[in-house]
Amino acid sequence: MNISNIIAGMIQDMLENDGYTEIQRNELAQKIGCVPSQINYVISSRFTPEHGYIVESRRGGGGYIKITRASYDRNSLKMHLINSIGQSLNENTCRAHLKNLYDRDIIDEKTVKIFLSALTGNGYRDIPREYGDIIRASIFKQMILNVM
Amino acid sequence: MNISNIIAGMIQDMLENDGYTEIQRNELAQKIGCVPSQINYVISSRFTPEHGYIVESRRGGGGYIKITRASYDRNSLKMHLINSIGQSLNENTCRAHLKNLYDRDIIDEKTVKIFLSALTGNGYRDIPREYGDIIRASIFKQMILNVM
DNA sequence: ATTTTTTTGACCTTTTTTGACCTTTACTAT
DNA sequence: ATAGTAAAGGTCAAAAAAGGTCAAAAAAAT
Repeated sequence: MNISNIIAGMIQDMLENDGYTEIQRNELAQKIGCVPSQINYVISSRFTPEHGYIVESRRGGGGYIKITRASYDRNSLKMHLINSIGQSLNENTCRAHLKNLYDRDIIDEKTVKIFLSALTGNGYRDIPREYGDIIRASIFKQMILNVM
Repeated sequence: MNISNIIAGMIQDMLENDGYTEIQRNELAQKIGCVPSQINYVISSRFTPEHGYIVESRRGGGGYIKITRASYDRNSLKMHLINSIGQSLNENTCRAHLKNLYDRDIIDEKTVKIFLSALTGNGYRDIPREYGDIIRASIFKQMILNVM
């Protein structure tokens, strides 16, 4: 088994959970014991758009390589998300959902802000928690359909 | 996560309320644990006019750095509207406000839809009216700032 | 034997971090 | 008023931290 395949396998594993992962090129290369540029080779030979992946990166301190399994139709994604939310949604879970959508480049920063405007904030603290969570779930689902 | 992003995040948070904030460079740097000039770096790489911000500063004792999210006169309009809304907002009044904004070409149809997603709907009927009205007022005000 | 794929390494570009030195403003003591 | 000092913030360039490119060498496949 060549090293490239092993690397590819590792990346696949990282993508397992939600089709998204962020790696540190040098760190990964070190862990595997290969030169950093081999990571690039693996990515450009096996994680191309033609293979169904989106890759973004940044240099400099705190740099990264982000790999996303291109999510096909937005619609099924929406439905999936809506179905995963019940009658009630607390603030943390809500934020986690948004972070995930943002990390996966499904929604942009401005949209996150719009969502947060409606789903968090002081108003929620002025009424009993359980009522806030019910409203939040309802609004979130509605907004996924109309805003996302 | 690199420090610059953390600093940028903190500044964003400070701008949250009314698109304006004043910071003490050295104090902030100290709190974060970075050299003061890194604050300048963050500002000049992420809070430029192109990004929609205005930055002013003053040296010497009692100096400061003032960051403002640029916005025209739309701003006073927003403030006016926000001030006209109290702690509680019922669905009809809310709809009236939106119709007004739409009629005056201040927001477009898509934006109305976004607002309505968050401000009306079944969720509100599942909890006591007065709580719903409190949440609605809070969300509406927040969204005027962030969405409109 | 040839062609394709993988491996390696030298060198490049971008972004962030740090620090030394500079300028402006306020305050204080003459 | 004036000079001196302390308190801010500003600049700029070097160093560090990532990731990118490209071509040569090696290995594998045909």
